[in-house]
Amino acid sequence: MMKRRSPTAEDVARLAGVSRTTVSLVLNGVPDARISPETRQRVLEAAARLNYRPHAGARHLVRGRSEVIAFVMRQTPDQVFVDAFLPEVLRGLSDVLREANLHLLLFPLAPDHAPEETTRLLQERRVDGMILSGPRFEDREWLEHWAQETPVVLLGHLAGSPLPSVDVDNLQAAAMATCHLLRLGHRRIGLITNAPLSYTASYERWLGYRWALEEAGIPYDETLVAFGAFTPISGAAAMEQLLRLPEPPTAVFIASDVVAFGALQVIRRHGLRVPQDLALVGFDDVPLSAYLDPPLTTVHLPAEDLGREAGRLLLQWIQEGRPSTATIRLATRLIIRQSCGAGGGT
Amino acid sequence: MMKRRSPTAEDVARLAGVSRTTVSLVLNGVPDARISPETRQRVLEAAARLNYRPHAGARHLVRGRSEVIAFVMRQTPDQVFVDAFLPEVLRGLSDVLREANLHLLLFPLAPDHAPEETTRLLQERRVDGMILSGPRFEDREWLEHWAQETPVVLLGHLAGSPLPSVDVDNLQAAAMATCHLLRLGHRRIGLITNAPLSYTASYERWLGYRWALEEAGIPYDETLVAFGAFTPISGAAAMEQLLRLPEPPTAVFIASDVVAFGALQVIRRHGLRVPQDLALVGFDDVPLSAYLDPPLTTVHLPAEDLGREAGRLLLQWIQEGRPSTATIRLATRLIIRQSCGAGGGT
DNA sequence: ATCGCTTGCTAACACGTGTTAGCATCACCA
DNA sequence: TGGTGATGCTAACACGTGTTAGCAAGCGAT
Repeated sequence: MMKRRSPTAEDVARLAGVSRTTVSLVLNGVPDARISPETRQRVLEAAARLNYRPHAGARHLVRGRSEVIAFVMRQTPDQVFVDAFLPEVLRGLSDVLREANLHLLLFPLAPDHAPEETTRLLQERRVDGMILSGPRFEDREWLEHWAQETPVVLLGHLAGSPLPSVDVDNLQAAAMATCHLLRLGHRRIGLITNAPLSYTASYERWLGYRWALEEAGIPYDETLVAFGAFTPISGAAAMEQLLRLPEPPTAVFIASDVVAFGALQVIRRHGLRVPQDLALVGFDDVPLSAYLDPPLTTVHLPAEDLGREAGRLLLQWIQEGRPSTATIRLATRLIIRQSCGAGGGT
Repeated sequence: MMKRRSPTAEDVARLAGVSRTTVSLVLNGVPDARISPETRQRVLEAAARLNYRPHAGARHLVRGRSEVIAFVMRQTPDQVFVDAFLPEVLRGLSDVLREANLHLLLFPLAPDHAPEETTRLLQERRVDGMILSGPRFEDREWLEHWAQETPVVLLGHLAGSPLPSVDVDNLQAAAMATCHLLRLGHRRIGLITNAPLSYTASYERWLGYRWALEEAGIPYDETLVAFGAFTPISGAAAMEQLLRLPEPPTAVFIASDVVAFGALQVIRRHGLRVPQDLALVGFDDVPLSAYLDPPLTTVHLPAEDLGREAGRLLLQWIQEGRPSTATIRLATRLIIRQSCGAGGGT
């Protein structure tokens, strides 16, 4: 099994009886190159016969483009949640990249923050751009610094950052969910957050909840708000807290499906029925929440679209220059199932 | 905002007052290079001051290694299932790669098979190796061809392929699950497959089920076997079929949690209780199956380990040459919750 | 003083490609 | 015949790095 090296443009040139320059001109389809039809044909045939492909490294070196972009993921405490959407986001993103002939480098950040690790990608010019998923406040500094040399798009929200970003319209979504419960006649509606309010998404959903209540003329009651933190266990604790109230809510908006799973267990343990005794609306539309008992009414998070839009934004920056601070807020849909009492069954 | 080019080794050399060769020798720590301590120090300082990193493309070109490996995913009909484990697999894999200073290129194959797309990665020498997840029979040809020039590791099983591969020991796992139900006193145990038997994993789990029954001296009853196909809906249909039997099973081993979700819905609709009326054991330990009602007893699929082992195998091939047909079969654990009747509650 | 050996460094080549400047050849027109 | 332009192709440089061969200086031994 001889270890033969792969064919180069030189080999193609030799086989076609022309110079390497001609090969390059033909294969790259240089517009104002004067090549006779016969020569062009000979080159194409030779290239096809040898199964020639230009060496990615050489191309990268001379063109200054690696044709690769990075998807950088912050590891959040909230791994289960992030995980549920990663595949969808990646699917949307890679669809866009495929069309542009770009490749996708996946770069999970170590939990112990290491900004240096990320900047290495950029300094080595290994990627032409990057999407940062789940940016943190402490990222702002180096992010701004590098964005002057390399395209960066944020997936998620970073307060006050001029970088282009894609995120869900959390406020609108939370308001929509709460309104749905109001419309069903509930007046005493609880909230279980998906995370501490220091997380932007959590804060915005809280705001949406408040806004909807206010709009309906219902005073904000602090005791009806319990704080979840990513996990089902936290949801269980939060729900316990709400059920212990002298006058418990008749409906709860839980700003995360995963947190809702824990809450649902507690509700069952208390012998309560959903939605008859307690109506629920979740958030995220995690792939399996349709198969809970009862199927969970929830806000669908358009993960695939998030990936796609982030890709589009990055592509635009790479190809046409930095866009003037584009911020895309994707709308959500309310998926009505049976946990809210408006659905088809029981 | 001047677009200044990033510093090169030449710049470092100039600043340190040495030749570019010396810079290279120092920074790469060439073992038998004779460099005086003072010079070494000057070079290191200059490099640090300029924040110098070697250009990935240039390195790739001259060294013949891109320091990137590809994770190629076949898009299966079974997307929900695959998605549930992708993040874990990637986490295990990238942990291994990080230690070896390799990067991860994610390459989802378009559903309409395009072997050419994959080989392009290799022909362009864009990656030093590749992990193919979910290999199909039709991949055998080009796979064997390319494996002579580039390291390839399979994640999943490909009948009769000499390539190193990592997979779960499905037979042992299914036997373990079935044995558990036998030990609980069940004699009439049904099976709902995760896919048609033409899928290796499905076939092996079926074999494990049969083996356990045989070992217990229970004749194989064809009518107790129903075929699921990836989705909850298929699980619902399969369960309907079993419940319509004149003498339905008292326990069912469902070879996929996701399929089990649908089955569980049907069981509820029939007014049956789990595990009292019907005991269940699932397969995969999908992240959220602990939060079903009742929590699902299931076989834990060590996704993170799968990724890690595949990475190790690939690394070994890249660094020490092709291993002599290593096939790693990872063991599984039975996670006993409450759907089988052996758990703590009810 | 000359040889040989070690130490510390550098010149020069190779990697495979994209691209610019320029060289022949030929046709056409004056 | 000599000039002008287009046509078809190629030589040569650049990209930034790793690496081999080799050069100069110093030093001890013969």
